[in-house]
Amino acid sequence: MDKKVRVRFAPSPTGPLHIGGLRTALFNYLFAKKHHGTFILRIEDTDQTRYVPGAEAYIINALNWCGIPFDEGIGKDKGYGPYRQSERKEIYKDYALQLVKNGHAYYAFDSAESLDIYRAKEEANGNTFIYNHHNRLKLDNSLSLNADEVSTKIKEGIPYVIRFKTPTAEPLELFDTIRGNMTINTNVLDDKVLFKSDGMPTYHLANIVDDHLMQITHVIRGEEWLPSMALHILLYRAFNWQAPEFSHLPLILKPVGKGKLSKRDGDKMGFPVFPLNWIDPATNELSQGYKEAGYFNNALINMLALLGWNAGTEQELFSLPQLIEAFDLSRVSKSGAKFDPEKTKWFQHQYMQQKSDNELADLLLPILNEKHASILNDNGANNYNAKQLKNFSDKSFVSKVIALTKERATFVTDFWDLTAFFFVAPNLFDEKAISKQWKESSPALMIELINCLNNIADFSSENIENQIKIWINEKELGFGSVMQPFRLGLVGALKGPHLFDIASLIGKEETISRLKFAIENIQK
RNA sequence: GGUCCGUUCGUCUAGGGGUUAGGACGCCAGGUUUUCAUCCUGGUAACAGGGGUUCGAUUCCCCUACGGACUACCA
Repeated sequence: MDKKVRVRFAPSPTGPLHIGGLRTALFNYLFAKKHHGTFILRIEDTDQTRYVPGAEAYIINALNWCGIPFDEGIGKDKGYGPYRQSERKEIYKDYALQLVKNGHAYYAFDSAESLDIYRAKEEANGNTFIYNHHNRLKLDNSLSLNADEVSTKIKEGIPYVIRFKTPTAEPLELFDTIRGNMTINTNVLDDKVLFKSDGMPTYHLANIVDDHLMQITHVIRGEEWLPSMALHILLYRAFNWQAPEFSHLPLILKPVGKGKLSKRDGDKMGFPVFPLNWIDPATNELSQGYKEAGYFNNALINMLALLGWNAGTEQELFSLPQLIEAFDLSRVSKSGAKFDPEKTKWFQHQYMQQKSDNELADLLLPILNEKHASILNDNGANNYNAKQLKNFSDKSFVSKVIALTKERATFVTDFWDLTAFFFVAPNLFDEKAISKQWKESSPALMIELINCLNNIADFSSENIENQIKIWINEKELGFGSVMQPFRLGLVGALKGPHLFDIASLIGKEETISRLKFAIENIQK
């Protein structure tokens, strides 16, 4: 690659960025970084009627949270700005007029209403209405009118658009990095509007002009743009500009059923489709984001990278630098991929395991604080004895708890259910567990256990285990008949990590106190 | 309807003229464990159909079916 790589992500600020758009941004980012190029964010806001306040800020925040910030764009002007098309409005008309002048475009005065009527008429006959070579001379434009009529109409202020004059009957060769060569006959293309009567360019014009002016070398975008590629190539040719290389990414589809992934699928199946929370300014409706649902940004990115791309190896876990290193557009798949929320959770679980106990403790401490406060405010209305709250803000204790339970957690918010008994003694005991494991003999056995525990000086997990086992062997007791009621007494249910680890961590005094409470309070 | 793109286990995918068609998620079973989970091991399961080309096709070509996108003075 001789030219310095410059790619752009060019969303329209019509709402929150969803994971399809995010993946397009990611692939642009990866490609840019791989080739030591520049990743540009350009906002395509030429349609004022669809502008949604907050959407632009959302897009920027989302890219930042994901760890794929743009190098150049709004607030990072590197000499190619402005980066909002609405602020580049003045640029486009000259280019449109240039095309009119050299015969590649023409003025059209047909009103939207009159075109609707033509369209309806043709469709009623089973035909498709196309504004192009076969009928453009019969319509109201500068090709069918003489020069005087045209200038009069313009002087009178009659609204007009500028349309592209598609070449007739030419087999056009198109090349896409992902799909290879395609041929299209220009006769099936229509004379697209390039410049709207409101003084704004359409996507097609603005996109080509800006990509050229911003010296974009590679266009990486969604497959929905594939049908427009012919027009775009034709436009580059009409301007006598060199076209960038095109790559059209496959779409992300619904997990079940047919069609493109939409916000509704997420609502229905209970998974986010947006990276961050979004509150619709019109309805005040909240859509949950991956961040707020508890996903780590690198888990989301890793999952997205492997949706439609793979390294050709069996590796599935990639850090961002590894993704950059391995990324290759030629390994992007051609077909759409159904989104799999379960696989996303699996990635999250993997990244949870990679986090250190200390990092996780920092994330868990605020949640523990909240739990602490809510238990205090809610005394008696829950399973916990508010008088026995311990270690809620002791980071080193919390880290140890996490070390024992991390492997079973997917989200940081899973930890409370997994670990509550480390911080507070059980007040109630699981009914099923009682009926199954709390035998007639259990209270007496637990009293003996307490005596045994009392004699253990070194309360390390290993030593407790050794001592208890010796005692059990001497007395010829069943291991389960001791351990199950023991667990029930400490945890309140038959769950949790290695029991001696729990006992050691909460300490001798607490362990014994919980057993005493269980003996007094468990009734069959 | 028209145009274009696509089609390997339920899902994401590897592979690519001769393979026991590989991996991952999910699911199922076994193992480990004092419990629940995790974990480990194993299992289930795919080349859309029909024609060619070829000694040989899942792989190349054509057709059909199915899926998708586009078909606005939206992007």
